[in-house]
Amino acid sequence: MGRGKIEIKRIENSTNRQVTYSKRKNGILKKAKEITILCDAHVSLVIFSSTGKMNEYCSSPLIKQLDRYQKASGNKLWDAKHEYLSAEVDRVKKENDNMQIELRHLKGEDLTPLNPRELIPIESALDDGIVGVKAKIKEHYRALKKRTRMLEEDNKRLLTRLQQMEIHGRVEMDTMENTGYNNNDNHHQVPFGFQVQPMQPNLTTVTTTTTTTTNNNNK
Amino acid sequence: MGRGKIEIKRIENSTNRQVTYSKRKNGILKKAKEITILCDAHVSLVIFSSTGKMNEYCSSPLIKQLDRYQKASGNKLWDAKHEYLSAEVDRVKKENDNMQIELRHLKGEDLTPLNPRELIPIESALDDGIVGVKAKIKEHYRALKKRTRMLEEDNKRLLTRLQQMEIHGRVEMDTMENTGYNNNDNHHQVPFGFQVQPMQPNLTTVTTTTTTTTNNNNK
DNA sequence: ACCTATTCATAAGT
DNA sequence: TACTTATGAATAGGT
Repeated sequence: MGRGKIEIKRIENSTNRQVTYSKRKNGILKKAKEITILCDAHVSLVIFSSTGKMNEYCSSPLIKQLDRYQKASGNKLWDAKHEYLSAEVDRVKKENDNMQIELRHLKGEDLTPLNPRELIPIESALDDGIVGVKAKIKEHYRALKKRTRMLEEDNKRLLTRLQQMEIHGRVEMDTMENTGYNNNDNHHQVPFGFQVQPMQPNLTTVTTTTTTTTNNNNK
Repeated sequence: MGRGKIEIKRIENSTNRQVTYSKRKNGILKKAKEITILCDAHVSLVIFSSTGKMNEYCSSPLIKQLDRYQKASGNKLWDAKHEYLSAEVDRVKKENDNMQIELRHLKGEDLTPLNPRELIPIESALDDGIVGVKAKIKEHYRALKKRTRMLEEDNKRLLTRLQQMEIHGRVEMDTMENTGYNNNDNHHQVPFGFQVQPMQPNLTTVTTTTTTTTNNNNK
């Protein structure tokens, strides 16, 4: 129904799927409401979109309906729920344990029971890992270095401008009252001096990092 | 839709109501199935006729759906016992996720969002890990090498003893009937030859493994 | 159950 | 997202 027949299979276009979902969801909800009125049936309907958004229609409280469901179907939702959760806990815990072990191995712990056949893939994983991490660190370092260079140039430019301004300022100051700027060393008492200072700690940090990295590389 | 419009209100004629129920119920079930396929949604639908007959459609196990329902709606359908289990599942799943992330990082994946402050400890962990793993591999290698040396010496000793025995054997055989041993090359037709032979494949295996290890070491 | 006239839902386009 | 409309689907009422 619509400007053409569609095949009942997953709609690949995600926008389209979303629109269709919205329309059909409304359609179903409407029908559900209608049947409860027309035929005085009881309906409980819960729909989740693929994005996890929920819509529901319950002609009467859901728990009541589930109670009826249990009686009608013979399914014991209560126990089943319990079992499902227990199984879920076990499953996830087991996953947890496996990851725990893998993590330990990657960190060089608990290696004694492993034979060489098992150690090799761990070594490879570590090698890959360290390649990735070192590359990323270098990337960061280069970015910082570049930024530092740019800032240094900026600072140099600012300083020159300030010096020029100071010269003009002196000239003006000569005709004005003394404003407190009474020195010859114009480098260290520049108003914008704080723009130069903060770079130093950053630079030292970077240098330290680099040293560590290179040491490890040659290990 | 039909031979005339109907008002949405309870159908008084019971036969009619029954028929309409049956038709519309099928319609809704069909639509529910379609929307799950078309839009990959999740639907749970339970319908009771006025006579108490139940029909249901669940795109996935009802329990699972109800679980999602609870989380999405905030309604508490079950008692504390189950809440505890739910919490447990969530807790362990969260732990799982964290480990998953850590593992990925150690394997050099998903590093982009990390800043250097976060990368450094990962690098250290990897360095520690690789130290441990390489040490363990070397240990295995040394053990194997030692064992190989010992076996080689054993073999040498065995061979010498066998040669001596062959000489004695010849002497005895000279006085006996010909038993089929009629050659000069006493190395390759020794009765206990199988004790010497099996060592070869083991030794080659060892060598191969070792080569791989050393290659990795120098990466 | 089946058959249609009819209404309804909705796919595609705007 | 909402509106429009041509078209296919659902179904009311009859057999």
